[in-house]
Amino acid sequence: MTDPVKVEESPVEQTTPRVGSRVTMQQVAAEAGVSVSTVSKVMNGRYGVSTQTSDHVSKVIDRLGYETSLVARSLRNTRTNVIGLLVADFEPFSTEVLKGAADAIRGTGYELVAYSAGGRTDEHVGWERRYLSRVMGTLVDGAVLVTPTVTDVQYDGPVVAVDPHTGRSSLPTVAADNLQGARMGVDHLLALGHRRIGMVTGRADLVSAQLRERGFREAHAAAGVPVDESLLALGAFDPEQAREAARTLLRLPRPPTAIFAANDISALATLDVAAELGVDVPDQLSVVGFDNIPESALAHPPLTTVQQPMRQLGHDAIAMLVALIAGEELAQTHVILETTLVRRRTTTAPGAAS
Amino acid sequence: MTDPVKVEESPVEQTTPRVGSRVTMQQVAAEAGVSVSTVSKVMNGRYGVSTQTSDHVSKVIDRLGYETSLVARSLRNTRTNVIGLLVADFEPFSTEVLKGAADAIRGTGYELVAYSAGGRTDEHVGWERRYLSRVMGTLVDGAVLVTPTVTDVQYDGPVVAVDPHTGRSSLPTVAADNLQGARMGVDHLLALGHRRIGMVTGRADLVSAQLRERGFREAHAAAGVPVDESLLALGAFDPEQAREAARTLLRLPRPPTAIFAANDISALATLDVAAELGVDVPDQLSVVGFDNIPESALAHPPLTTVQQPMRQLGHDAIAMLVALIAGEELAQTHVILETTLVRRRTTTAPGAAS
DNA sequence: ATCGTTGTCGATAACGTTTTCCATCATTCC
DNA sequence: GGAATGATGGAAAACGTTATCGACAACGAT
Repeated sequence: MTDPVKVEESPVEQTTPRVGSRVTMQQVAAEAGVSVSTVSKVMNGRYGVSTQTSDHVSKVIDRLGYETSLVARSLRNTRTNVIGLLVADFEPFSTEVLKGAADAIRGTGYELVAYSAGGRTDEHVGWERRYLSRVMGTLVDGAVLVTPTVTDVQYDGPVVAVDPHTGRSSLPTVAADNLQGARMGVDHLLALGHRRIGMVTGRADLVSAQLRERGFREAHAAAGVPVDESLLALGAFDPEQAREAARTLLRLPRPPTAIFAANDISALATLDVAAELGVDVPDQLSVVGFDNIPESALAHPPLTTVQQPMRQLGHDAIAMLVALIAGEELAQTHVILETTLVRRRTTTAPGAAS
Repeated sequence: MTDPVKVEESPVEQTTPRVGSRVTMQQVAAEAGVSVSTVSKVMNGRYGVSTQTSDHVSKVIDRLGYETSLVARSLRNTRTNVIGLLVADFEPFSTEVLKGAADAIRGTGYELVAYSAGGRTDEHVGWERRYLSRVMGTLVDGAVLVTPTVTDVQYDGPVVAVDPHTGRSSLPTVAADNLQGARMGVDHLLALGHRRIGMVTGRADLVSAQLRERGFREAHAAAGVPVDESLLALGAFDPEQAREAARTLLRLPRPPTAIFAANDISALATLDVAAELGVDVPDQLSVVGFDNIPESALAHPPLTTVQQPMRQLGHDAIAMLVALIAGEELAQTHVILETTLVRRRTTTAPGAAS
């Protein structure tokens, strides 16, 4: 029943280089009159095959349009030469990181594939972990996590987390200096002369948001300016809630002369609300954001913001991951990248209108 | 040397649910005291195993943290339950399509992974084809192509192209109605009273760009307004070249009173140039774009543009692909989606300034 | 003439699943 | 009480590749 030379049964007569239905190595071997071993050697340029047969086999490979089955190869070797990048959703931040990663992947010999949680990150906690278990060692050699809520993922494979908003992550991480960045943004406002500065805060459960608020406070402390707690409103990194927060602040009897938003998204929402309430930016209100997403440069007026090197984050994450996969020891397991202040048109000295 | 029961050699004593280094089905079987067949049946809920042993095996599976090897599974079955989406680069358009696809994938039982060409699309033509050969039937069950330059890809597997700018594609496609959309945009300008309308055209080799130009001409013809050929300038969908084109048009002795850009990117560039030259928009110049990328709403002033249902494109592409994989016959192989005009602040009647 | 040596090539065992088929055993019916 | 029946578990082949190792020829050196 099982014919050892069943390849002969259906001789590959067709010379059409069909691209669809897969042509296997056996067929190439049969067609070329050699063994599969030889074909494999030719495919991988291994030593031990004469240039003559090599050429011949190569020709057959081309003619049949043979492509090696990555699945079978991965099953045999444990490596796949693929790196996975997991994003919770394709928002501006993760998209930029993705671009940086896509850029860094070149010349590493790896391919990059992006998986999206599609926003179902709320449904199931520990979702990143299950994802890792599923794909690691089977579909990818390593993974980059760009999910904001990496609660407490532990994994002993090659995994790098980008901007792990929670601090006590045991994973190697690369993040921007949220504390320093926030200080810089608020310092800028203080230097301009603002003394009543409001803040639209981020998601309370994310460490990045906590750090930005801490930077806000530290800047005040360093300048000897007291923080008015009534000037802090929860924006939660959510556009709608950020609008609400901004509205609350601007409708105060004594509204702040400047607002520091934990997020560009929130800053943009604040700009919207200001326009809606007839508050002129920057003359009656200065606004500073955080992230410098592409949209911010196009806002009206263009947003002054603390720039996070998003592409660089992706770039460094890949670099770390590649080293990790190679078994190298990481010089630094927690990389913190500098932030910079991008001054555009939403900030000026208070009372500039008069 | 090859011990048939080598599983016994290293009994799985560790009860730590290690998540890293892969635990195989054999180990589970050995630990549970059953055969691999049984474990497989339990994993897949197949009939033929008592609830008692099933429970027992399930417990062991949980304890060891076993996850099935997708590679091995894919090798055995020919399906992978993964759909690949290939983008040339992560620009706004493809990112939006990606979001739509990610949305549509839910509940289909498939997972979505995105591959990026990383901009090296220029280096090698026929790149999409090689990609397809590599991944189809091995890593993914089907693919969505979101590359603008699908020259003449032929492939007989389940593949759907989104916005295949070249017409004679033999692949099933889903695209927006570029012709109708362009007509709508230009009609809008004509209805406002504009008679000298310029156009920043797109990449000459892309059918989508050609269609938009044709829409431009047809709208003129329908309104009985002659087209002034000197008012067409090549923008090529490139920011820099679009700026140049806009500059050329606006520096004409008799500049146009309105410009239709083949692209939001080009329209945004036009806005920039107008500001640079001190031309007021919309009072001295009306501008209409095409696509309605997220940035357009934030432009200054907010851009009037022809909206392409980008998310819907991704959504429909996935729907078609899933049907295709299921072996169903497609009701329509070339789906054309409606476009709509989004009126914002960059258009008004000519001479409104006076 | 014999013995290594080198250069080619092929047989074969994995990799970790799924699936088909068969063996075993308890049950039930005549 | 024996045989048909059904339920349950296991053995083994297969998926397509790669790596190891042995076979075999041709050849030069002793």
